[in-house]
Formats: sequence, C-alpha cells, structure tokens
Amino acid sequence: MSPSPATPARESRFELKRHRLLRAAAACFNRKGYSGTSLKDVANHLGLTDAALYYYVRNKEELVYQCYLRAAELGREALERAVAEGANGFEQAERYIRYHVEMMVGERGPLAIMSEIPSLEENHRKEILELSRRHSAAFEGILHRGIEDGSIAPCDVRMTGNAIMGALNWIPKWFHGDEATAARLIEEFPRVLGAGLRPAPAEPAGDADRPSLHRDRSA
Amino acid sequence: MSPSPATPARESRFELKRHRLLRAAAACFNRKGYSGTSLKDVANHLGLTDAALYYYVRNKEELVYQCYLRAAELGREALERAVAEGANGFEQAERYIRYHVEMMVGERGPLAIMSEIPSLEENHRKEILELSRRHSAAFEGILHRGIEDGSIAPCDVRMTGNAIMGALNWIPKWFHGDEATAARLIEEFPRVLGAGLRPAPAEPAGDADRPSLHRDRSA
DNA sequence: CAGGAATTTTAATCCGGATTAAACTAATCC
DNA sequence: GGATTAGTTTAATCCGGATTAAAATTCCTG
Repeated sequence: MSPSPATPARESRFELKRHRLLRAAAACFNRKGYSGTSLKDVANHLGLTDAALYYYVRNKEELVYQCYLRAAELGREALERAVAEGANGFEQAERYIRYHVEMMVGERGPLAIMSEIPSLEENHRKEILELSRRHSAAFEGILHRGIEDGSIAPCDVRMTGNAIMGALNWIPKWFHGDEATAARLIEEFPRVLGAGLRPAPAEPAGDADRPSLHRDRSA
Repeated sequence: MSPSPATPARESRFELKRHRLLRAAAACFNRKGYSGTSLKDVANHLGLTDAALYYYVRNKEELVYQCYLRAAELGREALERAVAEGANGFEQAERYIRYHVEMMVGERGPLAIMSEIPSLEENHRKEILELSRRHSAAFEGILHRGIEDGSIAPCDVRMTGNAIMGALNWIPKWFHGDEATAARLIEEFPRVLGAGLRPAPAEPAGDADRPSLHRDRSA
C-alpha cells in the first residue's frame, strides 16, 4: 500500500499524485458540493477513471477525510507562522488572516470546506473535530493575547473568533481561482477583519452611541 | 396538491406543517450535512415516516430548494428592514447584520446553509443563484451608500461584503440553538463586523503603518 | 530486453436511500 | 353517520454512484 521506499524523488511519485488528487477533490467538493461530485468527476479532472482513485484512497469517505486533514494542516501552518512572526496579539491575528487567505488562493490551495464532517466515519470525525477545536482555541488564544497587550479591544473572543473564521471558511464558496480577485482578497480581508479588532483610539469625549464598554466575556 | 382554500386558519394547516418541515430539514442539513441526512432523518424529527414528506415536496431536491428559498426570503427581509430603519449606510449595514443574526438564532430559524446549490435542478439553481446575487448586490449597495455618506471607510465593497456575509453564512455551522450563545452572537457580531467598516477617526498625524489610502475599488 | 512492481482500466456487482403505489387512518363536511 | 378529502403508512421497487476483481498497461530496474 505504501510507496516503495527505493523511489529517489524527495516526495515520491505516489505522494505527488496523491496530493494532486486531494487538490482536485477539494476543488470539486467546493465547486459542486459533496453530493454533487462523484468520484468520476474527480477522476476525470485528473485524466483518470473513477476506479483508479481507489489506488490512493480506500473510499470516498477517506478522500473527504484526507481533504479535511490537509485543510487542517495548512490552517495550522498559517497560524503557527503568524504566531512566530507577529509582535503582538493584533499583528498575529492579522497575519493569520493574511496567511490563511494566501494559502487558500495560492498554488497549495484550494482547501476543502468542511461541510461534511458529520458523515465522516467515527474516528475520522473525532480527529477532524479535535483538530478544528484546537485550531479555534489557538486563534482565540491570539485574541486573548491581543486584549492583554492592548493591541486588540476587549471582546468576546469566542464570538469574534467565530466571526473571523467564518469569513475565512466561506471563501471557497465564492472564490474560484481568478488572479485579480485573489489579490483583492489578500488586500482586503486582513484589513476589514483586522479593523474590527482594533481598540477604539483614545477619545477626547464620550461617544453617545456606545451604550457600555465591552469587557472580555469569553469563557 | 395545494391545500383547500376553505381552511379557516390564517395560515392553513398545510402551510404550517410545511414550514415545520422546512425548519426541521434546515436543522438536519446544517447539523449532519446534506449527504448525511436522509429523508428518514428529517421525517423522524417530525414524528413522521419518510414517505410522508412526499405529501409536502416532490422530492429531496425540492426540499433543499425550498429550504434555500426560505433562507433567501428571510435574508431579504432582514436587509429590507435594515435599509428602512437605518439612517445612514453604516447603520443599515450594522442593522442588517443584527437582524440577520436574530433571524438565524430566533424561532423562525434555522436558515439552511446553502452548501448544495450546485446539485439543484437547473431552474431552481438559477433562481437561487439569482436571489443570492441580488442579495449580495443589495448589501454592497448599502456599503456604497455608507462610503458616500462618510459613515463607512472607503473599501472594496465586493470583498468587504463577502467577508461579512461569510461570517454570517457560517453561523449555522457552529451554532446549534443554545440561548446563551444566541445572546452573545447578537451582541458581538454586529459590533465586530461593524467595527471593521468604520472610517478611521480624524487623526492628528499620519499613520506610518498604512502605505496608502484605500479607495473604493469595487467594480 | 526480461521480469516484477506500480498504476490504470474494464466490466461487473452492490447497496442504501430515494421514490412510488396502494392501502389505511384521521379529519371535515353535509 | 356516511361520504369525501387530507394526511400517513406499509411495502415494495428503483437507480446511480460507490465499490470490487481481474485484466491490461506502464514504469522501473537489473
């Protein structure tokens, strides 16, 4: 089942094709929905026959699982890079947004939207859910950090995190690979979503519009 | 096929049950994904048998279509109310966000995530896509208005709209009806997403961090 | 070039959930 | 109460895409 270790290439021929398969599958799932894409669709995109896919994955469920695993991995990568490079909470959050967007619209994309987690096989589902949870928690951690260091306004980090991650996760629904849009995305998403995090600048007088100060209410 | 017009109730027994069906279906689709929910699942939620659903919809495709139609309708309702009540672009946008969230977490919810538009039958797909397009366009219109009246910072309205709508559309993925979370959602989403729209307050000195002013680049 | 492993195809089979038809029960009307 | 319509169930059938097995082809490797 695993490729011969004698193969010279750094990433074996097998792994290369397997990745191509995952990217093609992700593109199909995002474009046509899960139920709307047959293995034949995915295979045809690669110039193959449906049956050939079974050389790379046990079945359709595993294909989806692998797509999600890959998405989780790339998401984690973006987040870790952001944490490593950002000087404070806000910068880390903004960078995460940018890196994640860049990942999705770049050559390593697309990342599959996780629309079908519930129909994964028990163990796969648990694993993906756990990864998602950790990812969310890590992002919320960034927000916390930002609140503490003053670079982010006090807020409900859980909800704020959900809002930002939602905006990101939805991208594959409407973005389908055109270069010009990719550029606008990379420019605008970090800006708009980041702006929502910034603490209000010290104001000379009270703002009658804001009924109360929003404290950090997260669990 | 249509209910007898002689029925006394304002909304006939049939329409009532049909709406219950759509809400149950939306809940199932959101929770378990499209492929993961069988008609039996939906029917059981209503104390019915799968075959009974065919009294209300022609088939599963139409069930999905009706769910999406309903989601589109409620979305439009939120938007129209926001436009009617908001005094300027920003207020309209903020209200739209609030009303939409309230709709999703309220008794009239949940709204089905539109994950399977591509597998709708030709005409249904076209109709839903058209409604979505109009909805997006209308929201972008609000953003334009806000930019013009100065209540919203110049931005790429298409991308900004996508970011906000994405955050909203993703809600059903993680929100599953608990009251406390609903309250946090209603409080926090309009705030965070709205904050991203606000123009920077007039600053005494230039901000070295921003390489250029962002003009309205939308098509 | 021979031989074996890697990869793909052809040609079935399989199967679960969608769908249908007919019968059955519940409500409503006169 | 009997008739008619509304709503539901039972018990099939149906069907398309997933899956499998075996054969064919391609790719290395010595």
